[in-house]
Amino acid sequence: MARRLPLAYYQSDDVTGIARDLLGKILVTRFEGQLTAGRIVEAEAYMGPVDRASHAWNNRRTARTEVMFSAGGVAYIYLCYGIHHMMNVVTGPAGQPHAVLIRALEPLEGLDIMGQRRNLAVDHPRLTVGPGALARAMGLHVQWSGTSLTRRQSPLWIEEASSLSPESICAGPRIGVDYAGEAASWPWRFFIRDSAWVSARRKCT
DNA sequence: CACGGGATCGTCT
DNA sequence: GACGATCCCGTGT
Repeated sequence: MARRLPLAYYQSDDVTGIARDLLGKILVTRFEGQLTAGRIVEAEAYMGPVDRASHAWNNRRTARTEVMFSAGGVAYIYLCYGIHHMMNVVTGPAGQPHAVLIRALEPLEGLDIMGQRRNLAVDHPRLTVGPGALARAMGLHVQWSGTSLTRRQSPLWIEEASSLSPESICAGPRIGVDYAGEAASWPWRFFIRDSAWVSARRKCT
């Protein structure tokens, strides 16, 4: 098993840099002894205070978004459309509510478990594609919002992996944030150009 | 492949 | 009481 990303990794100010750098890293969960893992192939940065697409826009604090204001290195998981659980990585120092939404994985381990959770065949091409889909496949649920990604006993974490070449990474506008005005066009969605496991528009911009 | 609609509920107005 | 950082299935081309 590879080394876990250290706490300092998450506490950088540079949320777009982290979103880009998380590509290729391995997201792992072990809930009730069931190990599942996938390679991050698509992620979006949400820059808290200045980003109208962010739940923490203008430093808005609510019970739900409070974990976004924690120091980086914890999960922010929320329920979307009453159905889908969205997995985010909180980044930055305490008080700075930046986060990275994990949008797609390439499944690596525990595919049988993922298939059961998704009620799909193990070799389904969309087993872990899309934020709601991957959260379900990995067993992620709002009950785990606020959980550390770095504590030794944590059931979810991210493992180190070699960096990708800049040419293999694409950037473009984020998905589903049309309500966010000017922020909707900011190119803060990052994905691996050649991955078959990317969720939406594949064109590089 | 593109589009449209239904599912479903916590959160904030 | 309205509305999502979505998904899946159906229809039509």
